[in-house]
Amino acid sequence: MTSERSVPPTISEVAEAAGVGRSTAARTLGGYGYVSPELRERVLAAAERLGYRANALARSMSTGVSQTLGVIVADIANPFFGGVVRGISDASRARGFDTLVLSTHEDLDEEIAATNVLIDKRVDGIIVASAALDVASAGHIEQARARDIPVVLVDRAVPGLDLDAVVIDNRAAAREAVVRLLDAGHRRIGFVWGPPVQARPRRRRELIDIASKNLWTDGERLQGYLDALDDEGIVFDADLIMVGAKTEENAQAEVTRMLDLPEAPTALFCTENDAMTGALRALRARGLRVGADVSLIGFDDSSWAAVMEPPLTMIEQPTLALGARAAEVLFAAIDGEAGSTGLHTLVTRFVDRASVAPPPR
Amino acid sequence: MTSERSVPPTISEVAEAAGVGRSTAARTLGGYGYVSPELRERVLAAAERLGYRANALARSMSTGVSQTLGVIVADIANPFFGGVVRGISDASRARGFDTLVLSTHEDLDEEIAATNVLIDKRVDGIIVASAALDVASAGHIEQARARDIPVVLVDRAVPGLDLDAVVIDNRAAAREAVVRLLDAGHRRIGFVWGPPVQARPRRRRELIDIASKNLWTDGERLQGYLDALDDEGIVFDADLIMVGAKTEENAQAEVTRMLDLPEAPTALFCTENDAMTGALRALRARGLRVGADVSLIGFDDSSWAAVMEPPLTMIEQPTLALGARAAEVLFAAIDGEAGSTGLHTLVTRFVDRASVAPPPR
DNA sequence: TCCCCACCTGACACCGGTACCACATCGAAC
DNA sequence: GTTCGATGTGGTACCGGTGTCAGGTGGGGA
Repeated sequence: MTSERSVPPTISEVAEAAGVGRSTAARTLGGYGYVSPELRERVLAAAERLGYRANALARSMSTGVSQTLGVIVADIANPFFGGVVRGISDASRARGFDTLVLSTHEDLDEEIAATNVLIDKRVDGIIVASAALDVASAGHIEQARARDIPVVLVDRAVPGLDLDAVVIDNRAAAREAVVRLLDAGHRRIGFVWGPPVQARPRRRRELIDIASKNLWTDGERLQGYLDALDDEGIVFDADLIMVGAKTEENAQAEVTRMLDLPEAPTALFCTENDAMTGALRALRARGLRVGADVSLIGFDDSSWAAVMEPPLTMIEQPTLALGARAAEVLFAAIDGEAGSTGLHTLVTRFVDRASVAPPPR
Repeated sequence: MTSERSVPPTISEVAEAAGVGRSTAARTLGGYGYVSPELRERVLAAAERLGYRANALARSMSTGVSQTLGVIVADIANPFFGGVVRGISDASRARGFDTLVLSTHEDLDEEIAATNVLIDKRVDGIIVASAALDVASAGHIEQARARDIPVVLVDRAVPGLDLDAVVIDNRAAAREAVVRLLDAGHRRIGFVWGPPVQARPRRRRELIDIASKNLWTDGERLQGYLDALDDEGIVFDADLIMVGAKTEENAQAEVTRMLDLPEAPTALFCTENDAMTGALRALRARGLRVGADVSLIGFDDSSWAAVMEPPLTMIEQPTLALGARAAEVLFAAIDGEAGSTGLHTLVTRFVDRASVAPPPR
């Protein structure tokens, strides 16, 4: 039986209804301190009758702890981040924590604003997939640290920032994918999706420089691509690197451009889902068959990839685990377990399907 | 220049640093009441120097307003809900509100717990895609209402609950899809995904009864399927309705079962993405060609559907708009604009691609 | 010259919890 | 019979804001 009043009852009202002191009611309802069974019973009954629920805001005010984690991602509608957020959310729920999720559209200013919101709401810790490319642009993160709010990075590390980061080994995963293509006999492999630069980098140093100055995951994947090429002593060809906006449309345009090259690529490595679908559109438009004419490997497995014709060979990221692990690391920090900060690397799974074949002769 | 202290400065400290009274500092920083330009300047400077940021918790305590919206969805990792949440989140950010997102795994008990969390955190409003099937199981929602917290439903209405609900017209969309299949000449159309019952309903009444007692969207889509059949005077065949768990595996199993029927379906209507991928797996295993041998229409368009071979004909749901609209309706309620509650129906888009063809003769 | 009022400023109560501590009660021990 | 300690209860300060209101100050009008 609960009250129908619209303004929720407070501890004082419960105490009065039970005929005990405010502290006694507080101890009973708050589950701390001692209360005799008899009074406890009375308080509980009164609370039940009034429909009492503790005001979490007031509790946070006085304890200085909000039992809330803040999460900042680029785009919550992106299934990758959806999985990460779910992993975080499930793990923190298990600890009695809630999550405040903010989506920044991959915009640094929005990320800074989001960080301030989380600081203002006094979250106990922050998990962020940051759009910051280097320490210089990560001032907001250090701001949070300066206020003693533990922060862990997820998906993307920020070079130079001494923080825990839960990531996958993008470089190794990319390298493995490209090695598979090389092993199948491919020598002209396109890299689809990458640093959004307009000018095509002609020299290798230039490219590596760009990679290191861009979004961590993109840079690492490009590095992995170069690593694999190096293994085979293949010289990188700037024409096989996608440039420009990271959109499905541009991926299609860039792949089309590559296919029209005198020496067109016989395989494509797509570093994101939209890159893959863009590439597939380009292939279809040119009447090329996946696998037979052009081999494909992509990042971020999905159930769709398995039902394509042919099924696509993909690198699967452990999105849920990424989030869960980030939460664990954050909780360790919140608990004051001062482990050494650094990279926590989770393994990816190479899902071998049927979109890789030897190049057509 | 900001302070490096770990415990954030309070208004009192700013006031002291500026050599003014607490109230004066509060008025300046809180942006209310009058302060002379001179003192305002001093306060602002002191705040800047100390790195002052208002404690949103304390503010909420005293104003009774948290500037936070609560959102409850079944699974934040599901791209559909990801889109909805993003729509909500963007719309509320524009109003200066933050969103507390809770994911319930489609479990009513978790949903009740989530509602309590939101009540405890004193959110100003709640948007929920409820797993509740009827008013009887929506006690937690009425609980929130009793506490004067506005609630709006999204994606799923709850029959009998007098609340604003922002939805699409599932019944009409499903009907349109099935009509398209009928128009193409199909007479045996499978319904993939639906009420998770074990016993196959033999009689029409029985089926409708089940539909009305199940998840709103599922029931409506089934109704739309029956509507279309009725139009053509086709009698429903229980064998063409999927039963059992709503998983990709079961969808595959059920479609396989249908394909093995003496009179196998020549078309399938899939009401969710996993239903579609399950169906595609079944078709592939039987060596049947999409479009040519079996026509397909699915719910929830994605970029993958467009690059399948052949491209899949799909019903696109306006996920972002669904969320944005839900937020708008909620804000209207928060602002006290007592419009009449009811259904807010958004239009779906029928994306005609190439997975529908006349049945093989 | 005096008074009144408009204009500013700061004291303080309040939001609803937590937690420290004083105090009352009662039985046991010396 | 007094003292001591254990036990149980309630008073109260505090968290960091908001907002009301009393009171001080200075200028203008009578």
